[in-house]
Amino acid sequence: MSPLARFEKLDQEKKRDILEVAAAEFAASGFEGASLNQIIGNATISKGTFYYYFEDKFDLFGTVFRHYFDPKMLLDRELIMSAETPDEFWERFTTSSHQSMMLAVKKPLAIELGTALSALPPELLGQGEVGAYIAEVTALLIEVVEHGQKIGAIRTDIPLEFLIQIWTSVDMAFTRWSLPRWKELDEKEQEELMMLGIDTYQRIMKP
Amino acid sequence: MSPLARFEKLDQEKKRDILEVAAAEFAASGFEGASLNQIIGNATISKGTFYYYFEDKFDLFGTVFRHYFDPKMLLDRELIMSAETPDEFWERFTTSSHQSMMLAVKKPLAIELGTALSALPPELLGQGEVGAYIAEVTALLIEVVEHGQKIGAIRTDIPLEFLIQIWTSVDMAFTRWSLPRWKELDEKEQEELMMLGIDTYQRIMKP
DNA sequence: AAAACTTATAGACCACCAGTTCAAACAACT
DNA sequence: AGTTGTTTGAACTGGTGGTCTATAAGTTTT
Repeated sequence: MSPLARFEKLDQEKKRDILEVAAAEFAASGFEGASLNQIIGNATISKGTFYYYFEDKFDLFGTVFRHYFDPKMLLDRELIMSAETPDEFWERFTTSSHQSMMLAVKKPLAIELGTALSALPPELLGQGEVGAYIAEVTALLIEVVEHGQKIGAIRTDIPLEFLIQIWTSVDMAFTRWSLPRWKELDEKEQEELMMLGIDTYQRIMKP
Repeated sequence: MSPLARFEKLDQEKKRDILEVAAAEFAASGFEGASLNQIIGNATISKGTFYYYFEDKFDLFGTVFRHYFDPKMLLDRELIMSAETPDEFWERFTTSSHQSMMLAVKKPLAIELGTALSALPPELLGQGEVGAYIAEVTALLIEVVEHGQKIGAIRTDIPLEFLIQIWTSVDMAFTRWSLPRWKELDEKEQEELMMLGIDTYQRIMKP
């Protein structure tokens, strides 16, 4: 039986415990910086047990990531793809951004995990679940941006991948700025901050 | 005599050798990931010799960074501060960006070192030469942006530090995109790409 | 010229920590 | 009693950054 299958049918509680501990460690120290010994120590399982349930450290990272990171934290594909005019596009983009922020506020660890992901050593980037996830998200972003271009909501005078790179880096900057402050803000201020973010995206991406 | 002083009066050639090897290693693997053993191996000096010339690994990083990274790769302070109208501001900003790109093309390692710097463990961020450098650059950016705001070249409806964070992340995205492609482009294409970058900065920062 | 002292270099060694393997023990169920 | 699934922790391999002692080379003092 594969480690993964074994892990799946483990006690709900123990599973959650391991995932939480590992997520915290990866979020705090990144993939390479995270200490396996620390993780199994905090989760109170032994070395042997760990390797009974996971292939290796990277496998654990993949499992944790998949568990915590919902692609909806980036974009609501269905919603945006249904837009047919630029106004619709940006209106739905706004709604999607709101959703994303709500999810991010609920799972702040996920953002840190995303940062850990983007700092992964290049030789691992294509491998395992993580590699599949990256491919999936890249395809998603390209699809959405291309659709935006087709209906005239997004500029076409700039290479697609370049635009996506700028956007993701701004997205990350925005999220990392907003998240720690979010709870301190009242609803009106939250709305203003959100609109500031959306406005920035539009400034960058509109034709 | 301090390690630094000793290093200063070492053979020009040996000095350059050590700095080059160390820069390559830090650029490739970041500060934590870089292996001191690898560095002294490639520079063909012994452990003892290394610790005769440097306090520790972080000291080496600081020395390398200072040697490779010119703040002018970010901005030409004097030039931009002399602007008195928005048009002047953005015209000089454009000139400054050109300069930066020329420097970056000449010293591609410096960009990677910048990335290594921004991934430094937080407890080191304030220390040593590196800490001083970060403080210096932060002050520089604030000064320039505030000046831009005063003369109406830069928007004021968004928190200063937030704006700077967005800008630096876009700057990094732009540089990382352009640098590998730069040499393949003819002069006209280079100019176009450059203007694309400037345009993006303006979209984000203009009122 | 010899002795004393300084500067520079080498590399063995240290304590520590990493991720991983494995044989043995334990628990549950047939 | 035997079989299967689960857990343990010691041991292993291979690194890390950093210390320390011995020695070689160079310089100054006697």
